[in-house]
Order: sequence, then structure tokens, then C-alpha cells
Amino acid sequence: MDDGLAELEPEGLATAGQGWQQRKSIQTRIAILEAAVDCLERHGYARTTTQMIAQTAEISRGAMLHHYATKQELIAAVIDYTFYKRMEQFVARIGELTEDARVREHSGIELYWQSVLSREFAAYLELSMAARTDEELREIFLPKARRFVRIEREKVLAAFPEWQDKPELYELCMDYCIAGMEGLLLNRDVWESEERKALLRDLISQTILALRDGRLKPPTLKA
Amino acid sequence: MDDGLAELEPEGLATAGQGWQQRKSIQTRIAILEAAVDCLERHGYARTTTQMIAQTAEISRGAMLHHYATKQELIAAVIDYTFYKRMEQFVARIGELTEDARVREHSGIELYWQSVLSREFAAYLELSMAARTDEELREIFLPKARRFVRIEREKVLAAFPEWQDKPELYELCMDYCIAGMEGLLLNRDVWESEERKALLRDLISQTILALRDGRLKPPTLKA
DNA sequence: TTGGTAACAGTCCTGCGAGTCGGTATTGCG
DNA sequence: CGCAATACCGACTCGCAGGACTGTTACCAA
Repeated sequence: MDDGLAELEPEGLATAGQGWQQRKSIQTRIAILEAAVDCLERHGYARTTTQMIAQTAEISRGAMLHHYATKQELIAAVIDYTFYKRMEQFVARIGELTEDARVREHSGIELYWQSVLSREFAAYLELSMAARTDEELREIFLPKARRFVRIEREKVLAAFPEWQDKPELYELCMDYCIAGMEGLLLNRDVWESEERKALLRDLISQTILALRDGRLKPPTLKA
Repeated sequence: MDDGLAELEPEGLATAGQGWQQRKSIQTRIAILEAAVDCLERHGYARTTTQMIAQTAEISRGAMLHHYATKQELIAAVIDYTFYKRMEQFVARIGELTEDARVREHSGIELYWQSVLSREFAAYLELSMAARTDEELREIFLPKARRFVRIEREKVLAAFPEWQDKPELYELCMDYCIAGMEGLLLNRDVWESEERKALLRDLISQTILALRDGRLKPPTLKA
């Protein structure tokens, strides 16, 4: 099921242990992380306060600070958690696809779009943006994000083995798909026509199909 | 030169007036706006304080509050200013293109990419992101942004008249180009290979060319 | 020249977020 | 049983951002 995904399980949440205290601890931590995701999605990074997270998680601020001593520590955990959870869901859903839907590919893009619409991605995007201007956060975020990119590509490649023999093209198409979906997400509220947005996703899907089948020549590096 | 662009000139900066006070006022306001752009680009929306802007503009906080009574008022002005300035530069640069470069189109995309890399867009993006979770800001930002989308499309269409007879395809390609460039921008620091990023821009350029020339069929709405 | 107004400066107040610290109750180990 | 560790709590400090307010100087029109 989640085979190689366990390797990136967020620390502090590792394998539900035996003792009562450990189980309680994990449970509380997850409640905190979920609350943090909520707050990030609703209020953004800067306006998310530890107070607010504690309230949302329905525990005291003191308890929160017990599990995550500083905001940084919490945020680092949230970064791992959001990526992990999103990937877990995405991989699971791909697994449920029929061979036809998977290869016809529209479904794959549509699933990726769904994952981009998730609360987890909303929170992740907030952190990603904040990391552009917050030096401290940046140092935590960037190495993690770069690692995530690699993992994500491995997982998706494993799910779409027909790409295995054209790695450069695969990389390009992943970049392309991700950029397109995230760009679309950014303009979600500004562009008002749902039809046009669906059309755009179709265009991206079809381009990828055309590239895969050789109907469209990929650009090559100039000398 | 800036023909129809004057209509969107930020208010408060209108036509350099006659009196000394008015000229001084405009000059100071521009200094403030430029400082705000700097701060937004460097520190993000939430961490940008009025104190910081005043310091950067090398005026007192009191003076700032004289020109822009509240932070909201300032931000509203910055939204207008950043879009205006970016469009002004973009349109001017397109005007400098040779017919060949313009129609070969790569140059058009590359110019758009340049405009997305500008400080003005960095600031605009910050505000755009903040507006997703800040209700107050959202109400100021969204209507302006939607208006900007319309204006931008008019200006670009005027610069690329060969699209004039296929309006739906033009809209799709604009969406496509913008989503792609902004998605690329988001991942700028996470994706490390400059070559791959250039390749992605090429792919987007070529897709648009292929769509324009009919070599690629655009997707159509399903019933 | 003079009164009014606009540009600018600096101080004080209020609210709030992060993190520290002392404290209580429950669990777990010897 | 008894002592350490752990989950959890709430009061307090400290710094800082927004902005209200008062004061000062420079322009300008009558």
C-alpha cells in the first residue's frame, strides 16, 4: 500500500508505539498538526498564532508548547506532515485507477489537481510562500522541499511506468504539470470562469499525452 | 506610447501638477510606494511594517501616515502602482520588438517571464497570496485584480494583433501562459536546474505557437 | 502680511504574539 | 510503594506593530 512512503513518515509520529503515554502523545501531536493546517489554510502563515492553533486543537497553549517547544519546531513538523499526507492520498488514489483511466492520463492530471486543492497543499503553499521572504523559515523549508520533489517524482514514476524509458521527457512533463496546476491555483479566485479553467487543465493533459506519444516534439536545449 | 494605459494611472499620482506642494507630494508618495515594493519583496506582506517602509523611504513615520492614513490605504495604492508600473514596462518592451521576434513569439513569452521576475510582480504576488487568507485585503485586492486581468489582455491583444480573429483561443493561451509562468515562479528556488526551467518556458512557447498556427488542436468543452 | 493649509516629525498608548516558568495530575519503572 | 518522567495547564515577561495625537515648519492665496 504505502510501501516506500514510510521512509518519509514525519518524525515524532513514528509507528504508533505500545505505551499509553506514547499513544496519547502521538494523538495530541496529530491534533495539533491538523489544527495548524486548518489555521494556515484559513489565516495564512503570518496570521497563524500558537494561541490560535492551540485553541483549534482544543488544548492549552502550555500543552502545545510541551510537544513543540517553538513555533519553528511546529512549522517544521507541519511541512513534513502536509507533504506526507498529501502524497499518501495521491498515491492511494492513483492505485485505485483503472489501467485505461491511468494511461488515458486525464485522470492522472485530474487527481493531481485534486491533491493541489487539498487543505494540506493550501497549508504547504502558505509555508512555501512565506519561506521566500523569511530567512529562518527558508532554511528549514528549502531542503525539505527539494527532497519532496525527488520523492514525489519517484512515486509518480512508479505509478506511471510507461514513462520509465524517457526520463528527461518525464522530468519536463512533471515540471510542466506542476507549474500549470500551481499557476492555475494561484489565479483560482481571480479567474472567474470555471469552464476556462477546466479547458486549461485539458490543454495541459493533452499536451502531455501528445508529448508522450511523440505527436508533439519536445523542445531541446540550444547549444 | 502609453496610450490607453493612462486610464489606470494610480490615483494620488495623477498628472504631475503645477504647484510646488503637489509635486513634492507626488514625489514623496512615489518614494513611499517604491519603499513598500522593496519591503514586500524582501520581507513579505505580513512582516512589512509601516515603520520599515518609512525607514526605507527615508521619511518619518508621521509623514507616511500623512500621505497614507492607514496601512490598508497604502496597500491599496501599492496594488495599483505595481500593476501599473509592470504593465507600462511590459508594453514598452513589446513595442521595441521587431516584427519577426514578436511573431516568432518566443520573445513575447520571454518578455512576460521577465515581467514576472520584476520586483513589482514579487510585491504583487505577495499581496495576491495574502489576499487569499486576509478577508479585509481580499476585498480590496480581488476587484482590482479582476480589472487588471481584463486590461492586461486588452493590452497584450493590441500588441499581438494576429490573435484578434480567434478570441477564445487567445484567452486560453493567455491563461496558459500566465499559469505556466507563475507556476514556474513559485518553484523557482525549489527546482534547481536552470536548463530545465528554460526548457519548460520553451515548451510553453512552442505549444502556444502550435495552437496559433493550427498545428495543435485546442481542447473543446465537453457537453 | 497674515491666516490657512499641507508636509513632515516624534511621542505615547494599546493590543497581541512568542516564549519562559512554576505548578498539577497521570503514567511507568524499579 | 515511591520516585522519575511525562502530559498538561495558566500566569507572567518582553518586544513590537498600528495608529492616535501633538507639535513644527514650509508654502500659498487673499
